[in-house]
Amino acid sequence: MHRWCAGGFCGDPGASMNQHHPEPDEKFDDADYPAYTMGRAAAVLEVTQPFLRSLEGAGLITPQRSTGGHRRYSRAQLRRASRARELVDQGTPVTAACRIITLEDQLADHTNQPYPDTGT
DNA sequence: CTTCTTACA
DNA sequence: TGTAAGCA
Repeated sequence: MHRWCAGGFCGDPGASMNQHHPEPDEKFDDADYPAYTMGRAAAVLEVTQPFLRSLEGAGLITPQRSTGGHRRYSRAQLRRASRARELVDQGTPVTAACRIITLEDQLADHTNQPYPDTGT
């Protein structure tokens, strides 16, 4: 199984089904290449389409747009949406979930990053 | 058939 | 937040 298929998801909506991944020598991250459609993302994440839209409305995720303005969710987007789903499912407002996830992302970057020299 | 937008509950 | 109607 190819890395792109990892997870059991091999439903490339836009890609040709017959043309399976030829040689994954692309430097694209596994999470950035695949673009799921609304129905696929909503089904995989078990969320409603309006929910995914609310996430981008909150600025949490910004799915890429393809043909005719059809949303294309990458696995990175699905990942954020999944986390948002967890938070919102626990009663966290979408607006708060947006901030939390954004902060978590920033914290992950600041994890072992040297503290800024405040000059004290 | 699937997605998109807007509106309503 | 979820569902509905109409449209592309």
